[in-house]
Amino acid sequence: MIRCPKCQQVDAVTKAGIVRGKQRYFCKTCAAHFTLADTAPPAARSRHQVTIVDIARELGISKSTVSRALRGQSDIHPGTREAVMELAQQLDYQPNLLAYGLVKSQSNMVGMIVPEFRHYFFPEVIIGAQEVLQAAGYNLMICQSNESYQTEVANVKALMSSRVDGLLVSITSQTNNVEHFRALEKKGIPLVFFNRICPELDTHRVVVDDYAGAFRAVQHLIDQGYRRIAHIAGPPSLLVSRLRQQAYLDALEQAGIPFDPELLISYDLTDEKARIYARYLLDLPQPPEAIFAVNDPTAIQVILAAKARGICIPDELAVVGFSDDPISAIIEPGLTTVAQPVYEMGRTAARLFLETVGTQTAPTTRVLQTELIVRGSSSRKI
Amino acid sequence: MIRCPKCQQVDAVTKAGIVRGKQRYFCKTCAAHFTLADTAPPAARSRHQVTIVDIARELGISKSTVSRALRGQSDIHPGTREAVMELAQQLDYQPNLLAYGLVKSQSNMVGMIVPEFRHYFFPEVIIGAQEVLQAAGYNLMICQSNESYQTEVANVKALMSSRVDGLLVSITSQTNNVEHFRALEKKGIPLVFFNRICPELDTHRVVVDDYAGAFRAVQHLIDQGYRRIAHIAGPPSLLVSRLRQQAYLDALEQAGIPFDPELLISYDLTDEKARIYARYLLDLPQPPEAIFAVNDPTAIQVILAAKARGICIPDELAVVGFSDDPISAIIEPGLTTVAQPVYEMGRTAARLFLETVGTQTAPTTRVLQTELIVRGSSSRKI
DNA sequence: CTGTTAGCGCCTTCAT
DNA sequence: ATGAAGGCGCTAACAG
Repeated sequence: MIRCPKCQQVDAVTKAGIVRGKQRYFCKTCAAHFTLADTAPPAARSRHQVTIVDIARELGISKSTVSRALRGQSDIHPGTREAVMELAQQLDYQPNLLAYGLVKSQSNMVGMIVPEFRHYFFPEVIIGAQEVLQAAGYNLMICQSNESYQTEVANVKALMSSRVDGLLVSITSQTNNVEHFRALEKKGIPLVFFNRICPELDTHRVVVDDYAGAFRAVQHLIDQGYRRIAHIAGPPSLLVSRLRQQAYLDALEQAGIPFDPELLISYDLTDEKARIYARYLLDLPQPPEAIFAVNDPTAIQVILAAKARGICIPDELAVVGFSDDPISAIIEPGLTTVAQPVYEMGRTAARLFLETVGTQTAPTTRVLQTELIVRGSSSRKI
Repeated sequence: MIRCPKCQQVDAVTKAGIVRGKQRYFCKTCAAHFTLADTAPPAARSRHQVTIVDIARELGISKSTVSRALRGQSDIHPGTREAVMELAQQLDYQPNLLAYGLVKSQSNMVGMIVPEFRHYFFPEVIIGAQEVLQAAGYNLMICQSNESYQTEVANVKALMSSRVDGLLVSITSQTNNVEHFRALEKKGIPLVFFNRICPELDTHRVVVDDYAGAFRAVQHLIDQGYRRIAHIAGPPSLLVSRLRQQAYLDALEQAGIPFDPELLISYDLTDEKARIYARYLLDLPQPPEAIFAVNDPTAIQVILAAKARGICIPDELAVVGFSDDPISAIIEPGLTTVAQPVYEMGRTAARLFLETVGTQTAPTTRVLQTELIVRGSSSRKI
């Protein structure tokens, strides 16, 4: 039941031997030979995007020539090139990246996995990364792991299925097992961690000097005369948490302030828990004079809780955060915070990927610097 | 120079006729026939992802069978299915979505174009959309148009090249020409506008009742006793701007308050300009008693400018925004605002896409409701 | 300068 | 229940 591409008849068609590995047919009505490739009716391809074959057929040339012309390769007759370009334009031809990716085994996509993007931090990183990637011809595929290890694994698998050319990731606070990342290394897929890195994995990394930033922050509180200083830390599973916490401990020790375990709380970074622990600290029989929070959203909750209790900041309580979320400058009093170059972090991660791809560079760690921004939440002089 | 896949020899190979359209070869050393397909050396495929062919070869079955087994199709011997599944697991096989997409001509990706995602609104929409899309097996590809028409067009092209199965978009304030969207319609690609829609395009839409929300907001100001009410509007190119502005005018008229053109400013929604116009209004010889801003970021700038001048809110100036950005509840005084279900808007847009895809439903417009949230910026009773 | 062929990884008839 | 073959759209040798 082969149908002739010209007359659409079925009965008049007979087999006519194999030529170049293709079964040929002969239509007695049209008196013409054809192969199965010819039988794809233009009608059947109704709502399909235009392909180089469409252009080739229209122009009566081969699809290779079209391909070459489109890519602006050498060895092309200027005339044909122009003709191709013009028709492509006219037909609104868009190259099929799926096909391109299949043959080149590269998708021109890079994946990004972030734990959330409700707060300022991650969206800003994304903006930075996307800018440099887009300029280099890459598209970004963004996944939210929602702080869930399971989801993170699923995200990695999904991105691998899409054959992303590389991955930029900030791990969840639940990520203990890193086998899903090891698998990537084996497959030679560039992996760049930023902010929340995997210390046990020897890959590219972009971080800030968390220890130095946090140390500076606590030191600032001490300089302002605060002694009883609490710290609301992130989960110990995250290196950033551990570093900032260690800096807190070391700064206290250096100042000769004894550490009170009651004043150190580590939590899972959910807004809800932040509220709870902020209140808990403020309601302590002997409440802290200052609180250094692992990040700005946490510090904001502390300020809100304090204000709700009529506690005067910074006279009765000082607060310091981390990251310089725009809210820090808006809330009253302004939140003293350790600013990190978030946007730059995204750009750097993306650049690291670009440098790596293809040229298998050795794992690099880029450390960006922080800056303490003093506002009203920790100082009366502002 | 054909190399035998078994013994790797070249000299012992001779042609051995064509079978089923494929040139066959015979190796005198191995005494075995093979075709070119067999000659792909496993060595050469060093760092490549595992494919169904790898699994098939390992198991000594055909790739069709592997394909069927993997997809859990009928007609498969339970034994082979298990064997395939197990090996796939063991080899960490991930189906190649590029190949899958190519053959099915669908990518399982949907594109999203937003003007920015620095503020609360768009990230929140993305979160909502991504949740329902992910659950349905789709991945999201997000682009920022940066309020640039050129970039928007480029984004559409890029997403088309990636052969996204649909598009969720909020247009830029510069989008006057909509031909790039018309092209999508012609190709039958589901298109859902949200928030910033294209009135001239008959597609799916998700909006809130902007007019009603804005009217309610201005009415509230009038109820509170404010008469000289200004409006900082968005660019007239956006329907949301026009609707909110019209509501402002109508609410004034209904209350019998004469419209003062000096008090209506429309601007391009950049933070910088927001600051400038906020100051301008406050510095007017006869400044407004209240300002209704097109969105929360604008309103925030107004509050900041007022505070910088020592103007007391709400006694000397009332402020109302739109969207209920989380900052609204944090800033002091709290910002009265028209809350819109942002997260739900994302979910709805995604659902609309899912309903459409495949089943060519008629263009639908979903209108979500707003709610006026009264805070300290417009009322002393709070 | 251009056409031909093979193949990327997968799905889908069509045979067996 | 399984294999063989063709094709999705494109690039990449290899012949001319």
